[in-house]
Amino acid sequence: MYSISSLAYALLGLLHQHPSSGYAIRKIFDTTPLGHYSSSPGAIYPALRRLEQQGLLRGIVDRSNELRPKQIYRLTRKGVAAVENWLRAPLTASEMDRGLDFVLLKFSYMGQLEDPKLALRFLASFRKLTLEAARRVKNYSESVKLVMPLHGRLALENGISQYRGHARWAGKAMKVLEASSGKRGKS
Amino acid sequence: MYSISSLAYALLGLLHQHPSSGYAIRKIFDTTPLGHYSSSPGAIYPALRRLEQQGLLRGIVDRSNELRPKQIYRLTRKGVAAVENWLRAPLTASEMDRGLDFVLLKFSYMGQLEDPKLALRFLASFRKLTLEAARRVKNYSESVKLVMPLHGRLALENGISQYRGHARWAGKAMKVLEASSGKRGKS
DNA sequence: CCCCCCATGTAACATGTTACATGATTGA
DNA sequence: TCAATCATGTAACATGTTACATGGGGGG
Repeated sequence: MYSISSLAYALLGLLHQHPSSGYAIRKIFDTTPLGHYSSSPGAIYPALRRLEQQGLLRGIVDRSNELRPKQIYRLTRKGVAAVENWLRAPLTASEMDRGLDFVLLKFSYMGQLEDPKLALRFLASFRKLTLEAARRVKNYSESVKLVMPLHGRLALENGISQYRGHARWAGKAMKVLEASSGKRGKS
Repeated sequence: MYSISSLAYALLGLLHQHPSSGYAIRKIFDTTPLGHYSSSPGAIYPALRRLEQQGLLRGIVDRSNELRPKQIYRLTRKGVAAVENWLRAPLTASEMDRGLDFVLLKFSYMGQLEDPKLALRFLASFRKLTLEAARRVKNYSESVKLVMPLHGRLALENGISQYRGHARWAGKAMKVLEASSGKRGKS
């Protein structure tokens, strides 16, 4: 079974915010840190049509500019459900394996669901999983300390400190979210 | 033009250390942090044969166990040159774009060349490039501060602190390498 | 005897890259 | 009028994933 690709999730999340044309999405990928994903037409347009075939979104032709029609893609009910299930599902180890970028993408989109608890739960898991990962790398590093060349050990150190940085960030982000939802809750 | 894939560089770097069979390489990918690269036979064996076709390595049949022959791959002169040119070439922005994992892979393999200056130059560039990247994200973040939702801003913060973490690591690693080459130089 | 490890492979498939193509519109 | 931008697409290609296949050897 082939699961939904990272690019597909990026597209679904954007369309969850608001319907857009393929071109508009390309611009976003071109001009923001999301640009990490390919903005090439050869990636975007086929991916959109695949998602349409899966029934997650539907393109309608916008003729407001009669002379320049464009496809505006919008999530179907099924698509909305898919995105929201994804965002609500607890963070898993296999999502971590897809790479931290993917996990942070999920976190970014999670703000679209007005549910502060959700993000806090996510961040708590994220913190736990990154600390575990740091520990695993550290254990590995110590187990091979004697045979591993210096450069390899330094690279492992890098990995450990990156994971710890993620964990620290999660802690801070939780505080920020608590403060902001506190404000929102009181108002 | 298609450039050499990350997996291919991972293979070349391993074979630069010492000749191995495809199976041995799979084991390494399976049991070390390099396992980030696919250890599936469907990835490894075709990649090795592609590199062989490009003349970067050559497989010879090892019959030391008559009943269990295996292909031992070894870099050709051309392959050694390719690896060493890669490792000696200054770190570029486009290598950074391939992802930090790739860059760290390069650093790890760089220890195979007995040239402490090389790694120091690499780390200096790496530090510079990561700090620049952090600054770019920060500038972007500030430029959109008013329109970007909270989660997006937090995700950007994560990116900034990750880049800074890389830069800090580079600084520390330079000191470690200076100390160790100092020791080695004196002895 | 059965299962796991050694060791290599292939086929179908999904995805993404590069490069090219089309045609209208807007602004200098 | 010329270039850039809007807007969408396709074709060839490279790479990787998943799953399956093959066979011998060693240990319980």
